[in-house]
Amino acid sequence: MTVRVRFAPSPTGYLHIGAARTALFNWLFARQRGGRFLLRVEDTDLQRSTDESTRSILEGLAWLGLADYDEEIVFQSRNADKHRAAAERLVKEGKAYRDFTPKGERADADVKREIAERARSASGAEGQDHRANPFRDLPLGESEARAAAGEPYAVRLRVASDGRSRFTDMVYGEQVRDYSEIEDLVLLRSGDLSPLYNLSVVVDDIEMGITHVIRGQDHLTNTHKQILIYEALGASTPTFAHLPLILAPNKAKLSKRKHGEVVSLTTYRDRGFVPAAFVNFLALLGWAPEDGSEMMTREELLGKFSPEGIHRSNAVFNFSDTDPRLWTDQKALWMNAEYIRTMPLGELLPLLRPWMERAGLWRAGYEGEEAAWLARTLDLIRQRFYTLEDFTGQGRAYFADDFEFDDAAVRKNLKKEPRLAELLPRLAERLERVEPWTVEAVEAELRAFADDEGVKAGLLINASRTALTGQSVGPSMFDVFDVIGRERSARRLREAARLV
RNA sequence: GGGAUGUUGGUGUAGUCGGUUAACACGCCGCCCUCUCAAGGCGGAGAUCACGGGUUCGAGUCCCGUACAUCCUGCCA
Repeated sequence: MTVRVRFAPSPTGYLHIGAARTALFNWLFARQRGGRFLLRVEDTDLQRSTDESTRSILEGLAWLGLADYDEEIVFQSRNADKHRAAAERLVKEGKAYRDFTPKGERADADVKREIAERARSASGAEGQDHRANPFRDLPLGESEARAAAGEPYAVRLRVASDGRSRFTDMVYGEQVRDYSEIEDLVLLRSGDLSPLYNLSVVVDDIEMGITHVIRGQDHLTNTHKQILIYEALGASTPTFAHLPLILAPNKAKLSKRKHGEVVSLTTYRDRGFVPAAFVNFLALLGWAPEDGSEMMTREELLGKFSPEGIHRSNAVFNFSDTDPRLWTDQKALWMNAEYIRTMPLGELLPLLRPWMERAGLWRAGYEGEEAAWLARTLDLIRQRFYTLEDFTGQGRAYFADDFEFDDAAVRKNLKKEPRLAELLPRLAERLERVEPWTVEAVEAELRAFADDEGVKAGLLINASRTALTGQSVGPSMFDVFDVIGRERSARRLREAARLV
C-alpha cells in the first residue's frame, strides 16, 4: 500500500515553526517511502481562519521546499456537508445520538478555567458520568420527530461505557485509554450542525486515504476519540506517529502572543536564513539520525530519516527575548552561518540576489563581465556572515559607496592615531602607483610605506579596513583592497582621513 | 481533580542485550594562527544521568514511589 500522509495546518496565523517541523517530517516520510504528500487546510474555524494566514502558510512551505504536494490542496471547510452526512449516518445507525440539551454559552477566555473547575466538582461523589445524558437513549423515532419540529440539537458519538481503546503509536508506543475516560464527544454543533474538529479530521483522512497520521503530540490523547469515530464509520484506522513539542526556554508553550516573531517561520526567511539550513536545524529538534550526523543536505536527510529516531521528550527552542544577538536559537544561527560559508556559490547566489536587489545593490554586470568579481567578493566576505542579510548590511561597502561607518570602528581604528589624517592620503597616493594591482603587490607597498613612515603596518591595515568598509572587522585587508579596487580604495582612504 | 507523556552539562542530542574515567554538536573560557573579526587547530570549565527507594557483584540503562514539566480532559483546532 502506498504511503499517503498529509500536513494539516489551520490558517489561524502564520506558520509556526513547530508546524513547519511537522510538515517536514511528513514530507520526509512520504518522499522516503515513495508515498504521497498532501496538504489540507483546516479552515473550519471560520471566526479565526483567514486567507492571509493560508497564504502565509503556503509561502512558508514553499520557502522550505515542501510545496510539492502530490494532489490538489484540500480545504476542509468545503467538505462540511460530507462531515455532516457522516454524522447523520451514525445517528441512523444508532452509533451517535441527538442531544437536545440547550447549548451553554461561554466566553472563550474562560474556557480553560471552566474546564478545570467543572472537572474538579465532577470528581466529587461518584465521579464523572458522561453517559448520564438523558437524550442518549431517546428512541430514534422521537429524536427524528423533535429534530423535524425544529428543536435545536447537537450530535454526540455514543461511546461505550466498558472497554478500552488502544493503538500503537510509531513514536510513543502502546497507548491505552479506558472508554470511561472518554465523553460522548460532540460531532455536530447544535444549531447550524457544523462539524467539529475530531469528526472533520477523521472523515477527511478517510476520504483522502491517509495511511499515516504524523502530527504534534498535543493530539496524542485525543487520538483515542478519533479512533472511535473511525470504528463507528467502519473505516480502518491509519498508523499514528506523534511528534514531541517544541517549547520556549522556560519550557512553556511557544506562542506568538508571548514569544513573538521567533516562532513564525517567515521570520527566518525575512531575516536571511538559508532554507536548507533551517530545514536541517528543524530536523534535529526531536530527532537524530543513527549515525549522529548533524550537517545534512535534504538528500542526506531523506536517506537518514527514520521515525524510530524520533524521541518522546519535548525539545526546548533556545533564545532570549532581551538580547537581540540571541534573537533565535544559537545553533540555528551557527548552522545558517555554516551553510552560508560552505555551500556552493552557485547555490548561494540565487538566494542572495533578491536581497541585493531589494537593497539596490544588484548590477546587471554581475551576470556578465563582473560575475567573477562578484563570486570572488562573496566568497571572501561570506566566511564570517551569519545571515543573508549580512551581505547587504555589514557587507554593503563591497557593493556601494554609500555605506555607513561603525562608530566604534572609527574611534578604534581612525581617531586613535591623529597622524592617520595625513598618513591615509599619502598611503592612497602610494597605492595608486601599484602595478599590477594584486594582493601581493598591495601588501608589499603598504608594508614598505609603513616602514618608511616608521609606523606599524597593523596601524595602517586596521585604519584601512575602517576606511574601506566602515567596519572594524572583516577579511584579510589585502584581499579587501584587491576586491574593492585601486580607485575606490584610494578614494575611501582620502575620505576617511577627514574622520580622524 | 482525572488521564497521558516525559525528565542525560545552559541548549540540541548519543548512550546498543545493565559492565571500566557518561560521548557528540551549539554556546562559554583559554591558547595557537594573525592586520581585525571569524573560520580552522589544540585545550578547558560545565552532568552526583530530576529526586528517593529497590533488584543486582554492578543501573543513565530494569522495578516501585515522589517531584516537576508538557499535553489532553471544549458544542476550539
